[in-house]
Amino acid sequence: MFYILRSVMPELPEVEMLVRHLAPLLQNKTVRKVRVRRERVLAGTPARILKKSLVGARFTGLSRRGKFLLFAFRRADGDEPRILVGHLGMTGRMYLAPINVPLPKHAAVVLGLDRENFIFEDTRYFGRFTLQTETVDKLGPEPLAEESTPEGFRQALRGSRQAIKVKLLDQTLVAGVGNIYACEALFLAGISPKRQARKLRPEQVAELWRSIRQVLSQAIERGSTLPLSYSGAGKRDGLFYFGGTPQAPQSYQERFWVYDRQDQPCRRCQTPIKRLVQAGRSTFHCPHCQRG
DNA sequence: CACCATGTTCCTTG
DNA sequence: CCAAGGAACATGGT
Repeated sequence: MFYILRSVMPELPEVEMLVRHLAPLLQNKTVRKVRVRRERVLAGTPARILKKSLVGARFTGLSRRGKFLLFAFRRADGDEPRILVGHLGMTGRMYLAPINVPLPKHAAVVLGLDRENFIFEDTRYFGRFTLQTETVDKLGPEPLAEESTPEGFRQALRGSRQAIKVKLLDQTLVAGVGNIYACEALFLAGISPKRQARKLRPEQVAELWRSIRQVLSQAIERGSTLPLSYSGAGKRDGLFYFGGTPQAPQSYQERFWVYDRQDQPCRRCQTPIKRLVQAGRSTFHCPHCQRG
């Protein structure tokens, strides 16, 4: 079996899907060999330290925090579990492949397991594979955690005159929201992306929080119910690919309310969707539905 | 050649 | 110290 899990849009839902897929495949497997082909993704961890830590270690769990993957491993029974932090950046992928499959051009780190390779490939090398955990410690609340509330979120918005869309991308405010789902959540909440954060009324903050949770959990739900058994169906549809036969996925354009839909009619009111640039990134919104 | 791209981090400026 | 803006990172698609 040849597993490739691919996502072209690694935000929280895509990372969650990846974690669910990889967790059982890695569980209890032992690292025999570590190859580092791009030291940059180690983000400060020297390659020799990574090797010393991982060779002979066994994976004991995989979880997610925001867009980060947390690989738990231990070197011997009774050891404290240690954490390896992964991040897909913009173009990263992680998957298992048989040992005899040639490594991809942009393989950044390869872990040799007993009968397969764990491969982290990343064309742009913006991703991470590191023992450093500082950035994870700084993350804001998990939006989908049951106990999470918008209190800290509201607190952080108060006093900021930055646009709310830009604030949503701040991972210390809420973890895991990226450009796409920030646009989508603002549409659902009926809030203009240009609105200053501190100008949001309390009920708008509450609505935005609900929208964030809805957008993220629906994306996970949709991903979970897709037949994850196709490959090569399209290059930019943002879906997940495993080895197998292409099937008909929901088309890329039908997935979003506003993202990447410039000049197309709003699905609610037919007003053309507008694109603008905030903090150097594209924002898509409906000027009619998002006036709040 | 131009422009665009899902993310994070660093540097400057105020 | 903080907030905010911009560039940088590296590569590929259109």
